[in-house]
Amino acid sequence: MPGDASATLAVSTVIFALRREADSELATVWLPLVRRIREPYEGCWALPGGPLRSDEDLAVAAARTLNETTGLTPRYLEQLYAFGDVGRSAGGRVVSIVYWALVRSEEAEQASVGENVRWFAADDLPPLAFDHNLIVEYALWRLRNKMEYSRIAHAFLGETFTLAQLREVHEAVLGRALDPANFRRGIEASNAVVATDEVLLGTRHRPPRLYRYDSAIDLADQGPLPRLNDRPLIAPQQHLNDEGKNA
Amino acid sequence: MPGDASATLAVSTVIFALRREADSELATVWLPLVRRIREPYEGCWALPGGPLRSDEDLAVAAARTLNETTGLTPRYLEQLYAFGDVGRSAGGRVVSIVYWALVRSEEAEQASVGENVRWFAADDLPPLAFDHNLIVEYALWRLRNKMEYSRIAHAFLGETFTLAQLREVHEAVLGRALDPANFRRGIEASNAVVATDEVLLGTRHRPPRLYRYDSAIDLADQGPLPRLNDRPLIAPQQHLNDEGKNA
DNA sequence: TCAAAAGTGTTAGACGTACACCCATGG
DNA sequence: CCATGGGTGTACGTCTAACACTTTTGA
Repeated sequence: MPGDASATLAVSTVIFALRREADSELATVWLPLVRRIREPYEGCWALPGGPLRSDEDLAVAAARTLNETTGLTPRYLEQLYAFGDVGRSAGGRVVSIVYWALVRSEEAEQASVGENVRWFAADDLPPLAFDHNLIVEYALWRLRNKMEYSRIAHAFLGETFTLAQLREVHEAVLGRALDPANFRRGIEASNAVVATDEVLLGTRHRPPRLYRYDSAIDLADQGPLPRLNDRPLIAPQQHLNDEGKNA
Repeated sequence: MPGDASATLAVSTVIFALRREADSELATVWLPLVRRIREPYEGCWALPGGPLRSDEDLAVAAARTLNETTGLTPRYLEQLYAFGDVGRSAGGRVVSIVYWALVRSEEAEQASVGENVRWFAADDLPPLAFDHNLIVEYALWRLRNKMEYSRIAHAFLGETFTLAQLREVHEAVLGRALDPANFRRGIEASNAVVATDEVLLGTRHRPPRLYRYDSAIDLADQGPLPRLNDRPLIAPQQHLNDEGKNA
């Protein structure tokens, strides 16, 4: 066995945020893409990513390209899949290890958008480079699946939030309305969230109570895999979320 | 960006089979390991695998090393995870794309076991090379999780089987006894299985009916990912399972 | 006082679990 | 006939979806 891996190794990331359309009621899922500036697929939109550096972990590479693209720090980051079929690249074998990430909606609003970076509605994408349409589709499938049995919806929200806001996140991702009463009971029963003694003022109705994450509970069960969110993924720059409590 | 991936790319596979202990009632999960014949970790047991060849897909590489190790064809094969942290290899960066596979129990009984290949009980492993203990642990977690909401148990069985045999598979993987009556109803309601008009004779009680897979139903929902089992993973040798029907 | 959303209560059906019971075969 | 697992019936507790209803604010 001559033991040389004749394939390029790259890391890409599907970055999700929620965006409320100007007119519409429901928020929808959006993601940033970058325009390719070289062959193959020059001019096409593609997932942000790049070659793996020899001194960084896979998840760190994903967080780095995410940051380079959007200027943001991921609130949630999980490996999606390794795509490596022979024919997928057209011009040299490339194995892409793809992550998917969630960023806060408000931060995403003011995220940098250059000439070659643009946000798209996830369910209305143009034809992308390589097999990236399939990859986004798969990432969306995982996001929707995981929403049902984990707490990743919190990753889209700020420090405190109302149950209606949390419900809107679920509704946007799942694409259907949920019963407010039953949703409240479900969340309360899960203990994923703790009530603060504050309420949100300024509405034109009864002020809703504000809630906070229970930081002792992880956003998603990854099984025996070491949890990513326990350590910072990129070098401390501005203000990271660095609450390292455990139960 | 100097764009060269300075990491070796390898594919490994966690291969599961069920084995009934001579005395015990319950079957348990077993897997084959190979002894390393070179540094690092020379002499240690490790997952079967090897470098990725430039002309084969990732899943094909997994099926190939599985076949080279056990002489078997996987009944189920799924990508598990890509492990690529900087410090995991000790002597050169290695990114391992790991698959997990299920093989039929009877075939595994008579599988080739050379000097450097041995089967181990999955819950009683020695310290393995690299981070392979963690990998096996994660694969087991996935197997148990997936057993609850998919039909992968069928992969352990032959062409026809009784519901008691199918229940034994579930019990072995989940590690607890299941109510025969409720299990029957659950399986029947899922339509995963169709009754044949044959029964299994030779027992010392009422002969149980034999069942067959519904080949229109995939073993597990992989979402939008192309299904592996639709095409043969290794070149046709002896007698592959080649029923390519669809609903 | 009214509209609107927050928040609570109640009910009917689905579903999971436990277990009693009959059925059919080998010995 | 009897032991044994195959196979059926049934009842009970829990969970879920639907929706009526009360509460509390801004306007």
